[in-house]
Amino acid sequence: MLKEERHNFILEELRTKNKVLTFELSHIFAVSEDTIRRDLKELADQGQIKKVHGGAVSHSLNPYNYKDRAVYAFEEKIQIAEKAKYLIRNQQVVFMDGGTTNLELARRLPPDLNATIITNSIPIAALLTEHPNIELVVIGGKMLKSAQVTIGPEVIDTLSGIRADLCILGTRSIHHQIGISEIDWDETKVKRAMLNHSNEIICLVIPEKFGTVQPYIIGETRQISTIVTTLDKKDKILQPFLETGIEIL
Amino acid sequence: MLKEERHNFILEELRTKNKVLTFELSHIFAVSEDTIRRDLKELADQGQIKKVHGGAVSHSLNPYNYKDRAVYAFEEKIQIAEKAKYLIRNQQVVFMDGGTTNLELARRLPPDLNATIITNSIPIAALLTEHPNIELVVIGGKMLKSAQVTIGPEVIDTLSGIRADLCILGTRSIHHQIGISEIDWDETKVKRAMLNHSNEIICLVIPEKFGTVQPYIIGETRQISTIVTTLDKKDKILQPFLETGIEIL
DNA sequence: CATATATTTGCAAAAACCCGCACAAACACG
DNA sequence: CGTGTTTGTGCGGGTTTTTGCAAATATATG
Repeated sequence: MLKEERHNFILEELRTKNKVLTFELSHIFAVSEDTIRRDLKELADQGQIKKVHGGAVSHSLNPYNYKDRAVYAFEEKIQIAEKAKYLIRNQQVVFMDGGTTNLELARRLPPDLNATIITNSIPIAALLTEHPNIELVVIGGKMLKSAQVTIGPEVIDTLSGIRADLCILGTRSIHHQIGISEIDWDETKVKRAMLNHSNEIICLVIPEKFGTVQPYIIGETRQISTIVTTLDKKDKILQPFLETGIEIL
Repeated sequence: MLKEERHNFILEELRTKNKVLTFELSHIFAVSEDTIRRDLKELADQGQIKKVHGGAVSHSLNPYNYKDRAVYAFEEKIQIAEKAKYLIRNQQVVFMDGGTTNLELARRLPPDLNATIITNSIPIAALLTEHPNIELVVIGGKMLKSAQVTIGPEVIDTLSGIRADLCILGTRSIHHQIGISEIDWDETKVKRAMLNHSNEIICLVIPEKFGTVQPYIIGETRQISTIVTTLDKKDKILQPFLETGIEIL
């Protein structure tokens, strides 16, 4: 019995039944409960499942997500969000821009997290009104309806008056020499402002975004503190970033 | 039976029914009431529910169910919104504050309407991103999560730099001598600012709000241009307003 | 204010968990 | 092929979590 087989079975079981029990699985596979626990731990570390006392549950059982829209690379974005959610600490002030990855992150922020989130994304703002402890600040301005974020000089102005601890960027394109880039000029200016008024930059990046470039540059690679992705840390795509001193998660 | 399952079930139950009983839950899950109490305590400590003697209720301050909550006096609000939607003309700049009546109005704005809507309500902003022709401006600031609107000095500041043609107020209380009043101090200040930077004031009022008063005064009756309600124009409640020269719709 | 009903608290037992270790199979490489 | 390394697994023992019970306390309600 390969570990991989068990993992697949567990994931399949969770998709259909929404929960698995450690002792049940150990019986099914005829292995010790410790082995199952290690399986569950591994899957949980990858953000694929949620490990609980006695077994594991699927994330979709989580009451937070009702309507899972068809989102491009949805599974990967969930995994990234699951990893990234532990990067925010209590009392921190955090910029979050728009994008579906950031939306997933917002959906998954631990209920006991006591931070201030500053965002120009309307969907994120709407979602976080349901969070019990987050202090929420919306940055006003003209709406870019296609992206559901506010843009324009007022946004830049507002941002320039704030110094945040973290900036979490849903990253459209990243290239280790050229940096982070964007396709919309107004959004670029906003993201630049966020980046420049924040102590740490965290980029959430799905694998296919690495090495791609868009017309407008938001910032250089060396400004980034952490990249969260689904790739293995040893993947050669990531080596240039590691060499620059960026933490990969 | 995983603890997690119980928690999720409880949250789900609260979302739909708004209350749960300790005794009932212990019976459903076949565990002791103590266990249920510990579950409720845990969820309450996370701020997800409100624990009360005998069970728990959904946290009214943190409405998980704002979206799918049965809206109070829904039918009347729809009627009012239907009437009000013709009051906005092309090229006008319009303030809209929060509230379910205004949300219904936003939902019903004619697709060919070419106006600028300025709002501090996140649900309204989210809804109007779907509108093909509306220019949308969101007023940023700290979120009042219970009402899903932004509040605070930044909002007032921003408003003071704008002169709108219309201001559409979802009105909580109106009294022909005392004026329009509100229950939340921060919201009051925002609504005052909207009112004072607008040429025309339109109040959307469901019948039971007439003659009621809240602690904080937003503005005087004579500032109002138009009241939209479901009452007949000849209703004697409306006479004092008609005499002040207010148009009733 | 009395009584039934809930709740809190401390406790103990069972279940689940974590950690380190040992061992075997698979693998890498000279 | 031999040998050192990695990986997966099970086991023992100490720790933590969960749960039910009982006694003491608190709360609702007529």
